[in-house]
Parts: sequence; structure tokens; C-alpha cells
Amino acid sequence: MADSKGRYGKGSVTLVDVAELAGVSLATASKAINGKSQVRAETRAKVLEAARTLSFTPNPFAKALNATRTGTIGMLTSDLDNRFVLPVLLGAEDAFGAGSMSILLCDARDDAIREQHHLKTLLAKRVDGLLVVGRTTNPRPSITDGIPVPVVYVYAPSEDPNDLSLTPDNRQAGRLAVEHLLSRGRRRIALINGEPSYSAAQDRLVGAISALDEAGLSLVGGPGLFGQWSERWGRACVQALVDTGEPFDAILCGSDQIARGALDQLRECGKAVPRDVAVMGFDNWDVLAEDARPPLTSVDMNLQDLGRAAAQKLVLAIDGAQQSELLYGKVRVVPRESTGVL
Amino acid sequence: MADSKGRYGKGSVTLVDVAELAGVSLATASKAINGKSQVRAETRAKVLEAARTLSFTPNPFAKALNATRTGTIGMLTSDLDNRFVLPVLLGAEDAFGAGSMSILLCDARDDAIREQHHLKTLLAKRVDGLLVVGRTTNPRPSITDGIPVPVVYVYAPSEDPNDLSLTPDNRQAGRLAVEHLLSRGRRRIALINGEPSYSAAQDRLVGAISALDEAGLSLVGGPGLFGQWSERWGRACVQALVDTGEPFDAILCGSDQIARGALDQLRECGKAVPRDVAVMGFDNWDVLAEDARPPLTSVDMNLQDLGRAAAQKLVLAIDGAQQSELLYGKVRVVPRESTGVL
DNA sequence: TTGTATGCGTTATCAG
DNA sequence: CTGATAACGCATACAA
Repeated sequence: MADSKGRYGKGSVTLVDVAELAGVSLATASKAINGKSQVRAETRAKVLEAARTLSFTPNPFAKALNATRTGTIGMLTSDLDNRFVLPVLLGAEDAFGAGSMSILLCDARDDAIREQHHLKTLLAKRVDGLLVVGRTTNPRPSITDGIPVPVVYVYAPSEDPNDLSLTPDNRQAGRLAVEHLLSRGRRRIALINGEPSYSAAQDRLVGAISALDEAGLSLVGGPGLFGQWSERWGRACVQALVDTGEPFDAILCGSDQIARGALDQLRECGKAVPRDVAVMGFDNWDVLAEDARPPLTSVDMNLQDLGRAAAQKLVLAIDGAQQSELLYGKVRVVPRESTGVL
Repeated sequence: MADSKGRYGKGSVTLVDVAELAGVSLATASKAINGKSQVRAETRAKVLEAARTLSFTPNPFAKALNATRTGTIGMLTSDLDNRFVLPVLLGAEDAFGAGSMSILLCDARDDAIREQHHLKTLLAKRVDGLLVVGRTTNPRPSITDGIPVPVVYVYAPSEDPNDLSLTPDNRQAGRLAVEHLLSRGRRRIALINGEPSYSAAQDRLVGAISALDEAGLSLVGGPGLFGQWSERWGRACVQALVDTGEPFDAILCGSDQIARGALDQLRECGKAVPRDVAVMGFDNWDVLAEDARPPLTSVDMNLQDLGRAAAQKLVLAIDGAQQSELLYGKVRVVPRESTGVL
């Protein structure tokens, strides 16, 4: 806060002012305010009262000069302009805010040079810890070496297994998706995947196949249907699938966007969803999923929880709890009409 | 940075260490590093060299203790979980980053209590200025009163005309949209609008009508087509429009989502786009617009530029340039196939 | 229980 | 040009 004149700096009220008004010494005022035990209750009350009437706010810089903690953490994002980092950011902000930590935001625009620069800046500002948020779930280079504070990697795990990373469980996502379709009585499932360079695409495929395996089934059209994360790709694949004449009763799509394309094309091909074909996607992007025709079943990656968990881990690490592991965030199926009546 | 042992605090290298190594006094070292003129070039070189070998980084808190500036600004968002604030955030981050200012991020979750709390926190951290980012373009309550630092409002302008606000020019957006359609030879234009409680919806309508007026035209179906920002609403309106039998050759949609719904329904009604009907939306949301069938013409609100401009204004204000006005950010039409061949 | 004195790392003001 | 030295606001060891 500021003084009555609404200014910082010279004009603002300091501990000395509070002490003066309370009629005690600087040291006593400090102890009273910081809840130290060696001060009479009565005195403490006086000080607190004085602090309140002056609307005293301790200068964080003077404080940080002695303390080891600064109460701020650095958030280093690779690409803010990405709808996946937003929920992570949100979750982290939520968790930190609850613990009265502030977050310093830096975005690297997916550029290593900028990342180095921002890293320097954050460390210069003496952040207590670092949260590194990736652009994809592909493992990314570690920055932990030589960094004097704890680092937690979210979304994109670190390549170094000695680091602490949190990433959504894409294998489990693939598995759950298939299990959901199986539970709806589907047996001939095709998978229209996204870009092969994304480990999310690969991992979901692995999960899906293993779930199918256990049921003695395999993917209609084969496991190699990689392409783009776009509606266009979804449409093209459905058309190709129909053209082959191979029967199928479900399409698992690598993303909600792909699923939207698939839905459109199925309609044009005269296939009813979910009667003839069940369709589901990944990400549970509400804007796309809820207004699809019919509303789209999707796997929610629980990104906000992931961000929250990462923040909590970081706080723990700052408090000295050394951890190094790769943690997988829980995911869940959100059923809607596209895979059958509820 | 940290010392060779990679720690902060007691272990880290200070200006004293640098001075010692360089064989000069503390004061001289300080001047040399801060580029003060009263120091021999030779001496300066020595100091700089020493600083480099020790990888000295000035302690920002000690610095801030004397200075009035802290080099950080507070960003107070109303709702991070909103795709419109992201570009604004990005632009601001970009502008601040270029000027070596850091941004402290706080999200109020659209809750006044939380906002007050975060405001307090930010001020306690002695931010040099505040950027308040709204959730919609509806004017929002001012927080400027009693705040000891400059405040700039982005996206949602302040209700107080004495504040400095930046908001996208929605009227101009409506006008440009209509002018674009007119330039494509369309004369019978309908407007499917979003929620009436959004001033964005109202302002765009005003702009559209005035442009039509000047051409001696008026909206097909009347100006009252308010509803939701959803595909569903777009579909419903198109159906209703077709049912009335009233002829139309263009549909201006309040958002890209609405436009997507409109496109879908037009196809089902056997209307070809853009041959029979031109369609355009607002926001230029790439994911929706580029993959639409056909790709959707849309008005880009230039949110990232808006954020950048706001950041620059804030820096100016921090430097003492008092300003108080409501600035409108430029918007632009991004033509795609849905309004005609290019 | 309270007060005094000192240090945290830097910048700024003076002398030299 | 350079170097002591006093702030800056707070916490804390130590003395009373």
C-alpha cells in the first residue's frame, strides 16, 4: 500500500513511523508485526493498531535484502499463444495465489535465445523457483543445470530424468478412450491421429492399441493414420475410410478439431452419429465439443489440475523437498452424445 | 545470476567482490558499472572485466531500496480463461520484455474480492504500474482512485473517462465488415448478432448500420437478431432467415463461432457460399476461420497490438506522461473465400 | 519484555 | 577522477 498521499518512496510510511506512533522502538515494532513471541500482548496490540491506522505495508525489497525467499516464482512459457498452456497457467496461478506467492511471467516465443535471456532476467530478480511450461508434451531440454533454484517442468517434461516433470498421461488417455468406445459396444474402431512428431499423438496411439489388444482387437485402417491436427485432415480421413469400404463403427480422433472434421464428413457420407458410427476426440475443448453435432465425447486432459499440481510441487521443492521424477496427470473421459445416448 | 556454487544469499557475489578484484573502491565500481561518466575508461574496463569473471549480477532488492522504480508492472486480468485476453497478454508481455520490465501476473477470476486482494498484493510488491485487462469490452469500474501508480485499462475500458483506456474499435469493425460486403457486390445483408449484454455486439451493430445507411440500405431481418455467441445460434438464425423467405445475399455474424454455425446451416439449406450468400465473422479466430468450409472472412480485432500499445502507454505514464483518454485500437478485415474469390 | 546497534547490497553525496 | 560514508527499510543478535 501507500501512504495517505498515495505515494511510494520517500513519502511512504515505514516501520519507524509505526514504532513512533505506537511509542515503542523499531525492533519491538518489527517483532510485534512479525508475530515473534518475545513481546507483550498489550504492546503488540498497540503496534498493530498503529500499523493499521498508518496502513503500513512492509517494503518487500528491504525485507528480501535479509531474507532468502522473495515470494515470487518465475514462469517460463514456451508459447503463450497456445491454447494448451493457458489452463496450465491458470492452475498454477491459482495454486500460487492461494499461497501468497506471486508469479513473474516470461514467454520465450519458442525461441531458445529468448528463453536464455528471460531465464537470466528471472534469476536476476531472485525468483524462489521456476516453472517451465512447454508448448507440446514432447520432452524438452533441461535447463536445471547451474540454476540455483528448484525447477519444475509442466506439460513438456524435461529430457533429464533427474528433473521433476509433470505431463498429462497421454497413454492412459488413449486407453480410456478405447475402453469408453468398447463399453459402448463398438468393436471396429479407427484412429485418425494428429502429427506424428507429437509424442501426444504417439502416446495416445500406444495406449489405444494396448487397450484394443486386451480385447483381442486391432485398429481398423491400421495404426498409421498420422496427419495434421485439423478439421481438414479429419474430413479427408473419413472420406478415405469410407472409400475403402472397410466397415467401422467408431472413430477415435487425435483432437477435437479432427473430430469436428470427421463429424462433418460422416454427415455428408450419410452416416449417422452415434447410430452408425461413434466419434470421440481429445482435449475436451468446450467451444468445439459442446456445439458439435452431435455434442462430442472427448478426453479431458485436466490441464488446470496439472498446473495446480506443478505449482504445489514447486512450493514443496522450494521448501527443500528434493524430488525428481516424471509424474503423469490424470485424464478423464467426458461423455457426450457422439458416442451414444447417455 | 548466482555465484560459482550456484547459490543466492550469502554465497553470491556482490559489488564489493567486484571492486576488490578490480582493485578499486565500492563506489567506483558502482559508477563504472552504471555507466556514470565520472570514471576513467581504463578503470571502467577493469571493473567490467572483474564483474564478468565473477558473473556479477546486482541484487535487485538492494537496488530497489534506493530507487523509485522496481522495473516490474502488475497485470490484473479478470479472466485468464478467456481466449480474448491471451493475445492482449502476449502483446503486453512482448512490449514490456523489450523494455526489460517484468510483469507480475494476477488473475481475479472475474471476482471483485479477489481483484481487491490481488491489487493489494501487487501494490505491496511495489509495481511501477498496473495493466487492467477486462473480460469483455464492456466498460468496467475504475480502480484508479487511491492507487499510487499509473493504471491503464485494456480491452475493457474504465467507466471513468479520466482514466486511460484502450479498447478495440468495435464500431469501426462493424463498419468495415459491411463495407467489405458491399465491395463484394452484396446488397441484402443480414446480421446475426451475439449476446445483447455485450457492448461489442451493440457497437458492431451501430457501425454496421451506419455503413449501410450511407449506402441507402438497411439490415435484412432487422437489427434485433441478438442471441448467443454460439454455432447453435448461428444455425438457428439461418434456418429462421431461410424460412421467412426474405431474400439475402450476405450474412454478417457476430463472431466466428456464429459464422461457423451459419455456414453449416446454409449448406444444409442448399445455399452455396459465397455464390448465393457471402458470410463473414468477427475475431478472426484462426482455428475456426481457416478450416471452415469455405475459409471464413473475418474481422481481426488486433488484440495483440492492443496489448502492446497498452504496455507502451503504461511505460509512458510511468515516465510521467499524464494521459487520460479512451483510445480505440485499429481492426482489419481478413478476406477469405467465404465472401468471394480473392 | 524492550531497546540498541549492526548488516543486507546498492546508489548517491560529498570530500579528497 | 576516485574513495569514504550516509542513506534506503527491515530483521536480528545482543545488551539492558
